[in-house]
Amino acid sequence: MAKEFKPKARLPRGLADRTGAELSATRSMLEKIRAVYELYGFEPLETPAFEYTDALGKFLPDQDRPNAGVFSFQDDDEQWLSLRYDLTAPLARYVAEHHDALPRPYRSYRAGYVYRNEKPGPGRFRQFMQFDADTVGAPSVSADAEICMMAADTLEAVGVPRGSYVVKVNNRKVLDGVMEAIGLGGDDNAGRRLTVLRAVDKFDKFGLEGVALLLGPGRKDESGDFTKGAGLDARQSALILDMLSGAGAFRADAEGVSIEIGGGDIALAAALVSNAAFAEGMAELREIAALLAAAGYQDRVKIDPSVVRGLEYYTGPVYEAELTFEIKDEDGRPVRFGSVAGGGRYDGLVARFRGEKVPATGFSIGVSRLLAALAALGKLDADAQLGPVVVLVMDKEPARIADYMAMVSQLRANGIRAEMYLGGAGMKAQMKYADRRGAPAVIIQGSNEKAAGEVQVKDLVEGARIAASIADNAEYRAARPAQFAVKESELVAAIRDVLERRAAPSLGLAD
RNA sequence: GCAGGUGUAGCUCAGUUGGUUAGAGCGCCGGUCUGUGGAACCGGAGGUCGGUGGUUCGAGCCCACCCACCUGUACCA
Repeated sequence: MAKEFKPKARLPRGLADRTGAELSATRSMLEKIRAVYELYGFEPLETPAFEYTDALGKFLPDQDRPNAGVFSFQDDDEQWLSLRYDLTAPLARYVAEHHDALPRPYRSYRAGYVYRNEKPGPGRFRQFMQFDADTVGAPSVSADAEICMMAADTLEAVGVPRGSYVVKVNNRKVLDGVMEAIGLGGDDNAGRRLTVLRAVDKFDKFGLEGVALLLGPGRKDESGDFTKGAGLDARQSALILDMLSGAGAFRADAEGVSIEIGGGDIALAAALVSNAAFAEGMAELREIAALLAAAGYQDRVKIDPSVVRGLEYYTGPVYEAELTFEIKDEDGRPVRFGSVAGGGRYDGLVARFRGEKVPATGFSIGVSRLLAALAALGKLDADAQLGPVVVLVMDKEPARIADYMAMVSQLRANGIRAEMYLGGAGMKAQMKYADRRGAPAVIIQGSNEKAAGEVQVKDLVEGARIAASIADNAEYRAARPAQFAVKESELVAAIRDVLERRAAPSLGLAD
């Protein structure tokens, strides 16, 4: 006889089940973000969770497993489909498909789960929620500036105080110009450019020394593992490091964006100043900085030359929002969460589908990560939701069950969450059940009470408080703390009294 | 992927130079208390010691391979 197959009850890594308090916190956060986006004039759009793989910008070589990073599978007709890994690529598909019917600029927002086939970690999941807003068809950097302001407003709306976050802005054109100035232009150097950009992106993680190692020979991590560097010489590294530290040839902040020639290598600085991409990028950054300052956002949104963002589809300004306070895990160790929102200009994404160029810019809030960060910080109210009133079953005759159900119906008709105990256990277990459910009260009606036309109402919260001062069990039982009899006709009013004393704890984000 | 670390009950962990039936605390279920969530006392359930193979008279402990998880790092459109 074959052994019975018993599957192990388990969840794939990087995925999570979500329950009561977390769900209501998520709902509350989504609602707050939505309100800000609506206020800015964006309209909702929802797209499905998976798309044709090529529509997402993935190309499938002849292999069973398409590009790592996405979850893919084949349809009946053998076409490849992929779970969306962000909400931007599907938007580009939608805009391209309905281009002529949409108002331009087209301003839309959407929330949903996205999927990445990557190694999970703290604040990193394989299914997580993003909340995007995008402006498609607006070439001017005003659209970028607006997005940055909205990012700041949104973070404050979900409970991140001003000063506890920063929105950083950079421009891919500036980075491109720097690459060309240090001689890394052209297709031949694409690989090294990538390595340099990745090194720059690590600035807030490893600091100036770490980036210097990655630009040069390479860097060893704590475990002794070695990461190969970009192999730049000292002059090349110096220009980039000066740019990052703001100390030398390059200077960029909210008050202005400027270059000081003479701080570093004069020849390189001159090459940089005469570079077209650099000049264009700098001009755009200056304009963004001016717009932000005029609107009073200069302290919340900063120009920061270390921001790189995604390496492929961004073509101009890029932004990234970070929380500036330290987050600790359960063991008290600091956790690096990464950015909680990010975005940028992607003028080429829609053009993939249509010949013509369609300028677009947008950003995405990592709802799951932001929620995890706020939870780790204790900014989420962790109180369990107040449960339903539980009607205990003292007697299992059908007639009495009907009585209990009638009581439940009456409470529900009056807008009070209520249920009859549906298990098979005795009274003690029923009390435990009510306790575990977070019930504010239970209703007890045995034959004695029934005969008297009464019900017993027990206030569980008050009862627990009183019980703490009773040590002897016999006394505890005799006292029946916070329990009282009411006429059947007064049941609803009595329960209302109990609930009023127990104002439901808020479930959203704490102030 | 790479480097390092850790795997014993639901959770946190003990387990002697390899030696009878693998333990504790907490949690869970029940009893004391025949109708009351707490506390106390008493009792109970719960383990293929991550898996497979090997060494040995004998393996939770030693060896090999595999798996999972943790930390760092890489990648992250």
